[in-house]
Amino acid sequence: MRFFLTTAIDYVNSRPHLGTAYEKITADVIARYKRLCGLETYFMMGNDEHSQNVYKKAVEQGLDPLAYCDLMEQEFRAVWKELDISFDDFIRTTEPRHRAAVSRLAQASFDAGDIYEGVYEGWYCVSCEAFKQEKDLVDGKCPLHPTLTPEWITEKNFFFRLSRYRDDILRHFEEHPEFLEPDVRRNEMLRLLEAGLEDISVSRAGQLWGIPLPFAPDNVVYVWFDALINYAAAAGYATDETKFAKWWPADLHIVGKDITRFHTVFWPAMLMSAGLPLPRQVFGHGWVNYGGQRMSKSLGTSVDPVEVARRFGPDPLRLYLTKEISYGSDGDFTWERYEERYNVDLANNLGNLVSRASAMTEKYRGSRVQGAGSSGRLSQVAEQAVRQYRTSMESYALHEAVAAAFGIIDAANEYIAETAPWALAKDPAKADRLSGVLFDVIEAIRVAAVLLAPVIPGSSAEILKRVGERTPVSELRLDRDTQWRSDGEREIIKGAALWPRSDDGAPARPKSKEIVVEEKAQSGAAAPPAAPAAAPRPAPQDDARISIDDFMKVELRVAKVLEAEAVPKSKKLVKLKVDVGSEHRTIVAGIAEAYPPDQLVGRTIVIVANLKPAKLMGIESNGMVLAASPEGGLPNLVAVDPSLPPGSRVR
RNA sequence: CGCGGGGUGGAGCAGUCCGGUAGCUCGUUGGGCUCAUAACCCAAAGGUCGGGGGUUCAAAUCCCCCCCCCGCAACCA
Repeated sequence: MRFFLTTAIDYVNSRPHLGTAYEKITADVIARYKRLCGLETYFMMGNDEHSQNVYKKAVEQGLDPLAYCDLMEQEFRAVWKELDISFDDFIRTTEPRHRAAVSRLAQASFDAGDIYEGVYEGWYCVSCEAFKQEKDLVDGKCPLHPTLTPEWITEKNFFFRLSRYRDDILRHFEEHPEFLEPDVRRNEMLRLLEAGLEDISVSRAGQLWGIPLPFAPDNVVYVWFDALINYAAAAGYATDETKFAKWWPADLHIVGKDITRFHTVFWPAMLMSAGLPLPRQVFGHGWVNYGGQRMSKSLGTSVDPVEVARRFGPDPLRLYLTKEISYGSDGDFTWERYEERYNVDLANNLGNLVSRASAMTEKYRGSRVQGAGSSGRLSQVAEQAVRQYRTSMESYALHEAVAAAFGIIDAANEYIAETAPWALAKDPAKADRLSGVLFDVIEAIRVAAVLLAPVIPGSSAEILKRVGERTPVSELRLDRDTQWRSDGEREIIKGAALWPRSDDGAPARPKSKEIVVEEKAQSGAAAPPAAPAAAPRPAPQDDARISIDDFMKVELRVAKVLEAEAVPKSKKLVKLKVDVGSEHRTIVAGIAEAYPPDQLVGRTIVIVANLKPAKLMGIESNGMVLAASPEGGLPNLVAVDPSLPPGSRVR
């Protein structure tokens, strides 16, 4: 029996964050579980390198793209190592085996008549060297280059006949309800499929960074088409037919919920076109938020997994992510909660249980304990937990599986209180009973550690060593080693606390990462200076102060609203035509919820006049309207005396 | 009617597909124990499962309507 599972390959634009790590960790838990079940397991991941962004990033840093990718590979591998990810293979899309596979699959699809030459028509901005969507144009001009007139050009381009596979894919979903998990994802995709599919472009002309189409080498395979093929490439497609025959199709693709459509619609269509079997299952996991907010570098809500792993080691993080988040749904990470779970699950429960069990065995039995032949209720608890663990794991309810394992730990703690070994130790007549109790507790720990091995591999190994289990973790087998044992002798090793409690005063968590989400400085802070005679306000914090020169860079001016109209399909935006004295200009402002357009006309407002233009909902905005925005409230326009002539400088 | 997710004791969540005593963790209160990492164990208080209607012997769970939050989508420049 074999099991082939993959994670998504990662863009190498930036280092992995906690969300990326989440995917790898949960996939690793599954991979280790499958190995524990005795399956020959092939767990692969990798990097996605043929993206224009990667190319740009490399050029920015003055690096050859490939050299840049080499560096990123080292970065990624270092992170995965730190998190104890046990991948068997790591593929890069620039590798020959991947290029060969892409070439082969593209050719096969072409031969099947599924890739055809079409024309891609659109407005082309020469300066941007890119097509612009109609909706992105401002008055028919490229917003970035308003002086140039975009050209309507038609470029030859290759398309994949995705539309042709809609019915087949729909049928596949129906015949294989397990194809996409969890159900929410499945329903979403079904709706998408019902809406119909359009052919999609799979090539880019005139680019160098990518894999040439075998039948039209001037074109490069578009990244998403390129990237998906990595799974087949790693399995040996086009380079190692024996390997491919053994491992394809993949048993499980683990991907983020945002890219399920690529994996359950596009990818199957590509495989069908090339005459290859489809992966058996795709699991679309959720996001890990940080303090309830989407992780984002710019918002300062990004978390470095290595930083987290270094706090208590990789295992507590692995446990947190699998136990505290129901697999498939979104979850949340905060340092507070992380620390709490560490203390409760690991320090107080599991760790402390190991300590008390080994301490008692040492004290009362010289660290050696004999099985008494029969078992108390713990054996039933364990047996039940193992069953639950299995079914949960098989359906990838990782959180449930881990909870089942912890059920044994709880029961063992209860059992100790119930049987009070310290009392038994005082009565020589109860020596056998004491041995039995100790042996059972140790056995409970052993079984729990086996179940937890996929989640906290390093810690499980240590625990097993302490309770006298000789089998190395890599050779453990779920069916054999979770059987309750009631006989034999066990030698216990007493060691230091596995997870010392982290008390409030203890090692501070990394400082820069408070959840504060740096109070949105820009808009609000700019408002106060509007009142000319206002007394200078004391700056609250030294480090936030700017010089007068800095402030003078901001050109605030009085403007009069000439026209105002709601931006279609927009909740918050209004398009304003304002008079700034020297000229009339268009500004888009996010104040529609507070001010209906007709109430804006004629108002005298204050704007930032020297802001770089930006495009919002396809409209170019040349400036920013000042408004005070209370936390969670509607914006309130900064007002000046209406008699002031438009264009007056505000300072 | 843009798409999607969510609303369950004070907090954070599971349970919803396959209706049947509402569960877990933290917190609170009281008690127990002393083997242990001031950890562990027991008990108690605390819930109209967002609201309304329907189906049913029975609804957190199935159906319909509504309200509120949060993502995403070209939306605070």
